[in-house]
Amino acid sequence: MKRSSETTAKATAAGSDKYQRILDAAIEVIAEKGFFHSRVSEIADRAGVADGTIYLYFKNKDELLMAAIDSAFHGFIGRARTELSKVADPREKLRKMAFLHLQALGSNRNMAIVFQTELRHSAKFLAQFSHSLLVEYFDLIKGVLREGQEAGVFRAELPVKIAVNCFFGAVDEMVTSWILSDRDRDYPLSNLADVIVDILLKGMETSAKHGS
Amino acid sequence: MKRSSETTAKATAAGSDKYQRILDAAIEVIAEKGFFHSRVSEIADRAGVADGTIYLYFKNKDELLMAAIDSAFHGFIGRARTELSKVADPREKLRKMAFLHLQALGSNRNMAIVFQTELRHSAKFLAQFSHSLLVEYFDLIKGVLREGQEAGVFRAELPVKIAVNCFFGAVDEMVTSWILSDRDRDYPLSNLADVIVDILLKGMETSAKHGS
Amino acid sequence: MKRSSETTAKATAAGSDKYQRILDAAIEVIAEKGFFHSRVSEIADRAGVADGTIYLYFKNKDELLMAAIDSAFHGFIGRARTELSKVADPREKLRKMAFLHLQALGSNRNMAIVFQTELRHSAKFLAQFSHSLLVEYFDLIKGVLREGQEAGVFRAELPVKIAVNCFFGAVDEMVTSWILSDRDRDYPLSNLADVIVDILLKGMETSAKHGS
Amino acid sequence: MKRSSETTAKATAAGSDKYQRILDAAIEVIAEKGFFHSRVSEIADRAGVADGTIYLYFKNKDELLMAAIDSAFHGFIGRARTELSKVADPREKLRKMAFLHLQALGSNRNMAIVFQTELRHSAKFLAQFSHSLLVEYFDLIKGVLREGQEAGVFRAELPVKIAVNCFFGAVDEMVTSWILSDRDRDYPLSNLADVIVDILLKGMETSAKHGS
DNA sequence: GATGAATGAGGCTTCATTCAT
DNA sequence: CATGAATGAAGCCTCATTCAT
Repeated sequence: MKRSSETTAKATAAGSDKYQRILDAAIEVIAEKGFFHSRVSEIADRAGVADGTIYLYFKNKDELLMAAIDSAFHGFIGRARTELSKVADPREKLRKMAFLHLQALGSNRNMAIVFQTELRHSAKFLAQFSHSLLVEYFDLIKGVLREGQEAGVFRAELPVKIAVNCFFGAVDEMVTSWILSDRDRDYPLSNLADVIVDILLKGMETSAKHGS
Repeated sequence: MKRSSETTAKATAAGSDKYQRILDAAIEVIAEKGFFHSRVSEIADRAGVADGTIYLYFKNKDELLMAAIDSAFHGFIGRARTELSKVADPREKLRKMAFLHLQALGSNRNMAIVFQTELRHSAKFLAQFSHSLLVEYFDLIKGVLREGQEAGVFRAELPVKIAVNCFFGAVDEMVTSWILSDRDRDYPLSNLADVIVDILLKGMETSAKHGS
Repeated sequence: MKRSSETTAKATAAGSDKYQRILDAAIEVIAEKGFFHSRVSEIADRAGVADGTIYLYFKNKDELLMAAIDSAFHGFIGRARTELSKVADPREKLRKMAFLHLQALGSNRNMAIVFQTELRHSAKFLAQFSHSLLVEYFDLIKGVLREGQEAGVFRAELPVKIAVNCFFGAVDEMVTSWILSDRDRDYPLSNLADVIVDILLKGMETSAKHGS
Repeated sequence: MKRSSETTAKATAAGSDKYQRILDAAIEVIAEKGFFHSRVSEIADRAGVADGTIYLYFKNKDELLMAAIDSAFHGFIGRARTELSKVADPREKLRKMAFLHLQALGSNRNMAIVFQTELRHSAKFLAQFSHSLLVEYFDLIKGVLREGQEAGVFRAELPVKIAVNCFFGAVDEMVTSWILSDRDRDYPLSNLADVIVDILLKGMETSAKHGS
């Protein structure tokens, strides 16, 4: 692994959990200080390794952040896919997805902070992430919406691409609101899933207005 | 905000629009490079002033960013309030707000980049902004929703706070998507206002499902 | 000069001799420690400026060394040209050149060390210097030799290019020997000029051997 | 020279020519990158051993360079002594020595680069080498010159020490010129031996000038 | 002997900020 | 008010060396 440029280092190698420890420490420090104010030396400290060791596993500070996010995100997408496949009704799938999203970040405040802030710290960075990972999320939802349209439970004229943005934006914004509230919320973030999905499914208008 | 006797008579005075020039230059550079990669010297260059001059108007780099965002945001909120007051129907107000939001950022890509990325730099920064400015936006929308509920056009059981987040999140996400698309979109971002608001008002489900 | 990449900074600018002070300090430190063991911070210390100031005048450590050598060498070549033009006899010109070369370095041990060691510290570096500066030296001598051949005082069949190398190599080696002798030589290095030139002019063989 | 088992009985022992392999790799890498830019890990790579193994054979990086140069130089001096003893005429001995010198380095560009550049890294390093090894070379030539004076073929008044420097300097400079020429010379470097020695023996002046 | 993952000291360089002019 | 040369703290990263296996 030495001098190798891969970031994909096998964490399972020779009794070493350093890779994962560094990743965790990175998330922790970045959540606390923000990426640019995070010091490599502090991440190393918390991971219990020497500064230089970081560079045996990651090319540089930037790649370390990317790796931390990638790792967390892939785990989430994988779990999401599995869970969604267990549900039949497209509406329930949306509900499930919102729940998983809120639960994933709601149960790990540090990770949530990183996702809601550092991930967007520069247009270039955001674009990079967006292209490589977020599309997976969006495609997943797009699939659900199309499925729902075919099943006749979602309006046929719904512009799928934009609807996906609404869904993601709404859920995402809840997370942002949540991390900004200093007091520990007394209710789990994931409880909001139903509320949000209800709004998105039924709309804000009174039913009376429909069919007009 | 310092020295802002804006609307000031002395704006015409002996060549001193430096404050605004610095603000504009800051937005420009920050949009291009990201806040942390922006150099005070470059902002000074583009504003056509000396490095040191910046510090006559702003306490430090951080406050410069804050001021730039504040200035732009206040302008927006002011215009929004005025425009909304001209509309009676709460639904039309939402439509208008979405339009103004999308138009404001859609017509100034640099500003959009700063809002979608730099604003969310770090949890601390975001919180600071959120408390001081974003609440004005949220309160505005909250007012519209309550008004709509009273008028009977919005569902009475709608949880206003969460609905506001959905609205903001959806619109916000459209802007993010837009700045991430490299190709210059051939349609104005603001055109999407109607589509988004329709989704939020009527929901994604087929009308048939309502009334159950 | 700020942020400019020129290394040719005008030393005479606004009451500042910093450029020259840095150059001198660089030669001093490099002579003592060798280029790679020289620390920018120590050069700054001795020049009486802040570390960062070095970078207002030089792009980086490498360019600082280059500039120091360039500066010293150009001074030498200029003086050499002037002096040589005052002498008519090509043989005396060679003698003069050897004298100037030995005197220049013999009177500045630090500079001598830099020229004999650091200048050659990597093939790439040496090549760079060789192409841009040493050719001036070589061309000067070549001119003298050709002049001497035309005047009939140097052998016509003498391969000029190689002879120039012999001349330079011989003088150069004397300097190297000199800096390697720890004890301060009790005679000036420049005294050797005559001896070296005599050997090169008359050869090592006994005269009797000539004409064979 | 690689894998030369000469004089070592234990070279045949269980696959352990590592010492020489490391030495060869060191010369190779140092010639390419220069000593300070050479990485111990790269030398280990090319030698096909682990980084740590280097330290079983050499105390540190510096000693590795020293050993590499020593090894090569001793081989050269040994061969030179043998060859010179086969020649009777002191003039022919000089010619032979120049030839051997030029041939040794001319046939191994990497070695030449190391000798012409890295050897002169720092005054301290050069002095160290000079004292321990170069004196052997110089003494060899000194012997030849004295022999020639006794035989009456070299001028009796020739200052031997300085003449030796001229000889070495001239030959040495030819090598330097050669490694700096990027184009592969179309003639062997060793061909120049005669030319150089002719200049040193007969001098640059026209014969007519002698005997005056 | 051999390995190579881990170490951690320390250098070069950047750049926000100051202050004498 | 304005300047911009100078400052100097501080971080990322490299890489020679060690040592447990």
